[in-house]
Amino acid sequence: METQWLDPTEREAWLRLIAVAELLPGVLDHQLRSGSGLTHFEYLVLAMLSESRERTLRMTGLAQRTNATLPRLSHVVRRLEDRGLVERFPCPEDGRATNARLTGAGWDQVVAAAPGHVDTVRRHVLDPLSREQLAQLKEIGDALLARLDPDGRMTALYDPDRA
Amino acid sequence: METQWLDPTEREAWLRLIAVAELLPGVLDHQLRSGSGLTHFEYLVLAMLSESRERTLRMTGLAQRTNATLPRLSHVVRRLEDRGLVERFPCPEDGRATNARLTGAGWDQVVAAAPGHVDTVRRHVLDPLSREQLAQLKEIGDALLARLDPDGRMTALYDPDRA
DNA sequence: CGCCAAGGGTTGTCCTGTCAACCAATTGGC
DNA sequence: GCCAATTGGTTGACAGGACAACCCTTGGCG
Repeated sequence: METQWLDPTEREAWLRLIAVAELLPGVLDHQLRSGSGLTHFEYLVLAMLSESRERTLRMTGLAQRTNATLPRLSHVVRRLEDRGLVERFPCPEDGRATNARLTGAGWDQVVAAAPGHVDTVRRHVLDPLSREQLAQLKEIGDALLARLDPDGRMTALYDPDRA
Repeated sequence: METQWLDPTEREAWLRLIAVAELLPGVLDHQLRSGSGLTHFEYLVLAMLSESRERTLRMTGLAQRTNATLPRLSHVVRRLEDRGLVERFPCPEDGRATNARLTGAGWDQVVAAAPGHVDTVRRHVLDPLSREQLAQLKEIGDALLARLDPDGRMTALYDPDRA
């Protein structure tokens, strides 16, 4: 099969997307680390817990929402537990499962970190876009996620209503 | 200053963007690693060299194009050099600087890896979007990059004409 | 019952990235 | 000319993520 190379329009869109994907995590990470001593990933974990009922989630569910492998999540949660931001306890309904729950200190940490984080998001992502572009970005995101996440593992993150 | 929280439109756009930024690198990395034994970052490095004249670039320039810190690039180039894909030699015009040049084997490797990579990009990113959305994505990317990369360090990657 | 396959997590090892310290060459002021 | 400050790059120690191996529970099914 002959490879179908990229035409100019495709190339322009594509290269910008990689550049954004390459730069964005670094920007978020830096702000959160210097502002709150949290990784962007750690913040995601805490934020997902904070929005769940009982502030509790099974490890597996948490891993899906944050696009983490189970080993990765296990390590991160252990560190968060050492810092007193999260606690783990066996799931009553299923002896195999482990639940992670946000502690009071964890909640406080999220609340403290949120304003600075939102502010960064505004300045770097939301402000430069028009309302129309925001809507376009949503549509584009949905189209891409249908391919990047065919099983809808991260649906709970970006489209809670559908989850 | 009161924090300005996100309205629904902003939130929808934002959450999809993080989800994409979180998923995309993994997808690209997997395909390249299994298909060619290269990291996405390593591929970027080789690709940038392959498009430069003499297939040569100063370490600093290469670091900018790939959004890498100098230490990171230095480590990666050393490994690529060990594998015979790249060679380093002191820059004649500036005794401080080091040039990295793609070897014949490195070129072959890029050529061999490209079709599979392009194919992945098509399937996961380009195909699901309409021509109109590709154009919108370009505009959105430009707006974001103006903030994420104010100094235009990565311009050479996503907009070679302007560099 | 008794097994065995599948599901849910944790642990350990290796590899890669970051940060700080360091060295070498260049530039600029005086 | 010479010394300080800057630029360009490398190295080493440490932290975080991927992968594979492992353990324990649950749920079918004979």
